[in-house]
Amino acid sequence: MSPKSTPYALLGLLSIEPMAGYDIRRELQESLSYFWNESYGQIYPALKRLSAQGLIAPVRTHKKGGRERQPYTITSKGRAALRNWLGEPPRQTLPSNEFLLKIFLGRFAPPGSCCEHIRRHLAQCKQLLANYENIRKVVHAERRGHPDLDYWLVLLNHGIAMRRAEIRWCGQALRALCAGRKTKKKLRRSLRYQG
Amino acid sequence: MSPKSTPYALLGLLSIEPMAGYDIRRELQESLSYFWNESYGQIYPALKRLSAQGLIAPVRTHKKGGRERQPYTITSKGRAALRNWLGEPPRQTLPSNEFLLKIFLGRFAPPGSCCEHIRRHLAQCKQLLANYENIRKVVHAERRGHPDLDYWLVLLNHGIAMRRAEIRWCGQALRALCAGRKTKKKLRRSLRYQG
DNA sequence: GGTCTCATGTAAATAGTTACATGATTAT
DNA sequence: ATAATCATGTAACTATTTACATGAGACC
Repeated sequence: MSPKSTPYALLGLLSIEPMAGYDIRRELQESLSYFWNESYGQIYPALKRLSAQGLIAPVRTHKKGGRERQPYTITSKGRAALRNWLGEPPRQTLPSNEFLLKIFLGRFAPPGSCCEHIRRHLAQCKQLLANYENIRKVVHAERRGHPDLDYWLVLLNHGIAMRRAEIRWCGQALRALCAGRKTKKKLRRSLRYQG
Repeated sequence: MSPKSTPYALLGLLSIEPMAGYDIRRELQESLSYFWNESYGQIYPALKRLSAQGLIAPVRTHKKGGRERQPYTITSKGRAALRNWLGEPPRQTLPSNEFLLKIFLGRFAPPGSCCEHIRRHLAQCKQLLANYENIRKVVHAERRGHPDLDYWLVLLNHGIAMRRAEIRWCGQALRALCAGRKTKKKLRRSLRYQG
């Protein structure tokens, strides 16, 4: 990721609503980690830099009871920069998928471990899928009329589609690589959650 | 990726067959980039380190006509280390997907650019899918009986399943976000005259 | 002879995580 | 009072890419 995208991700979040570094971290971890992540070590310095460049500005807070926190809001200069960046074709990420690497090298692994990895992966995918579907329900109900709603739903559908495809693939993979562990019937039963 | 996986990826490749750094790079770029990548800047130093640790060993080459290159082969110590690593549950990658980020922030983008991104993505996915299906055919034909064949096919199926799911999703996304497609199409057609 | 690609390698820059420091607020 | 969590921040480390250096064979 050479021309770095971290600052633009922050600009984007702040253009949805003013937030402090801590909020940004939480938002990323809890809601957006499907497609984006930043750690504190990147967020706080980036906020400082963006502020120095005039792309975001600290917001005066009037709360006295609450804990200290410094929310920032995007400036019009920041909006212009973000807009410009959003118009450029996204650079594609070169993946490093340790799970797939371990499948690829399955022949050299301890017997059975490859299958365990796939089963664990299947369980995780199911978990994620349930999660996404739940979020979609909530977003539909609570964010009705939000100007970003359509984009969010499209994104959720991406996650859902990917997880479903992966769940189906796990079934195939288990049948292809892990015969003898379970009968076909049992396997199908364990996969019934998602055809 | 804290407990780094680069050296294990190299051990894995070298356990399939002895290779030099240059070969590794090509192999990764041309065949394995779907799930793994390394640059020269990582490969060569890692080979040195692995060699110093006795996990791989340089291979004497008998060619005198060819260019210099230094292939390495995995040692039994290396095989043990690899095997051990393969048995551990893979750490999951936290993705940074610039494409999805730009969709997420679609509301703030210049009009139409979000749709362009999706269309470009769709084209790329189709291209990749065709690619994978072709490779699968070739592998089936030329690697019949190879001990790794089943693993490779399962992996190819993963790529194929993901690309298909994404292609379908692109269609949904275009319908949800990009009305007025015909105008764009006409526009493009009218632009074709110049090129 | 000149240029192109092969092949190894490294320095410098960039990205990103982890672990900790600090001090305040809240909860028990 | 003690512990837990909130919130900001940074130093040190790890990971990774980029761009270049080097020399050799191949190509014409």
